[in-house]
Amino acid sequence: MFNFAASTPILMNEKKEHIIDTAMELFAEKGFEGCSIRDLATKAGVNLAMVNYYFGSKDKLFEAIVEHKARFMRGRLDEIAADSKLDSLQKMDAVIESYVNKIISNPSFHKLLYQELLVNERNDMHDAIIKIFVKNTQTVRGIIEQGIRKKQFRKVDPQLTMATLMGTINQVMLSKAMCVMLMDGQENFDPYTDTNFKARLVRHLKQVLHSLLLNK
Amino acid sequence: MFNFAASTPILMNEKKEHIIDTAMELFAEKGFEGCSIRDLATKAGVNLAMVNYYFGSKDKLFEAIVEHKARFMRGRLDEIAADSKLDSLQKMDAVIESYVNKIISNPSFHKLLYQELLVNERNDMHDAIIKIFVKNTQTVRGIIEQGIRKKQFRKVDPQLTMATLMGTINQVMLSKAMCVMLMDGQENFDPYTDTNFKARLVRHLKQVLHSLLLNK
DNA sequence: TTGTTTCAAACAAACGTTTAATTAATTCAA
DNA sequence: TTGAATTAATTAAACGTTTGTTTGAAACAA
Repeated sequence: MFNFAASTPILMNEKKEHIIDTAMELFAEKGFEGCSIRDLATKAGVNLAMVNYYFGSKDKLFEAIVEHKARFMRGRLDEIAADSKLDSLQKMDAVIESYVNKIISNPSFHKLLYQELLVNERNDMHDAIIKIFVKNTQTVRGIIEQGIRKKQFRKVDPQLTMATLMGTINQVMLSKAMCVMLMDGQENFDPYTDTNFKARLVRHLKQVLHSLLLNK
Repeated sequence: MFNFAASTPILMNEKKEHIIDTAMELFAEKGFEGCSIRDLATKAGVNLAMVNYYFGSKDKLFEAIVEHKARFMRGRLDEIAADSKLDSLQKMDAVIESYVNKIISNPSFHKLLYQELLVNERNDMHDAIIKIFVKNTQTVRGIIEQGIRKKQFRKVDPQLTMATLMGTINQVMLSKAMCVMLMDGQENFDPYTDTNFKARLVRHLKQVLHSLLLNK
């Protein structure tokens, strides 16, 4: 079982990274099984054999994507939880902004993770991804329980509160087409780049969590 | 483009239904592209050629699943919205219970819909599924806006409030393994049948939406 | 030289689908 | 009710593609 949370840095040439980036977007859009190595090679403008030459197999390419991209997404939540200058509510606000930023700036990677969570092939990968989510949930749970102990927060369900936070973001970010239709369906509206949308999402999440958490 | 919301009743023999049921569970677990017709035929105990004999193709089998299962999931939200005996908050509570029941009692079908939402092959199906979600969102949006007009509810973001409702449920229901780990990770805990878990989810959602919606 | 990268070609396996033959079920005049 | 005629259901085998992967030679770099 591999563990990309503790992976060591890997030197990666431009071509390898280009394949990883192209593969991530293609897998996110069409699904892992729905995209062939030939599709990928064509789209990336490299020879078919290069994928196996660099990564060994299609499965290992998937692992390489997650390993490579996950290193940009670590640590932030722990910093927030450990910051003694912030009270519990400020920490939760920071968590909200951190999450929204992370997901909005890496929509493809995020879709990829959720595809893997939804389907249950490749058990190692499935478990590894679950571990990330569980770890983040426990961090946020710690923040919420601290707030409850200090009587700043009401007694809520910490795990389901985290589910509400992540779930709300996912609901609008996992399908761009649905997001556009939900959000008044204006033409050429791109939720991933529209700054108004991002602000709207953060505002809503803060409203939800403030009203849920705060003692009147 | 097909439209299963207005489909006419179709007689279906036992064997056809058995294939549909088996396929739904297999597709939900392994993904549509991740499950071959041979896998399906073996699991369902029928000859390989029967799938194409009954449904024409693998794609049409997928459509048949959605057509067949969607007819059990219609109408309830509209009934709630139109019920003049309920005030806005009571309607929202009814929506919560209806949603939780629906998803908990059809987890495979629900996973299938979200897989299709996440990946973007088979455009007709993608659009058709989005239409279901959009329609439901508009119904709930109507309830929320009615509550706001009657000053029972605060001014909230109706679409994102719906995203919070659906997203929270999805977050715990889309991956059983993650749900188990989030929810204290007790052995042999099955979120789909555990009545305590269902009650816990409904309680949390009511707490979230009451505190968000109600004017102090 | 030596080792690395690139490529067209080929590989076997798996895929969705079709075929053609066989069996089961239904129809219907006698 | 019977029994031939017709339709429906079932099967093993094969079809042509596409799949992930490997090969071996060529091009490039050190």
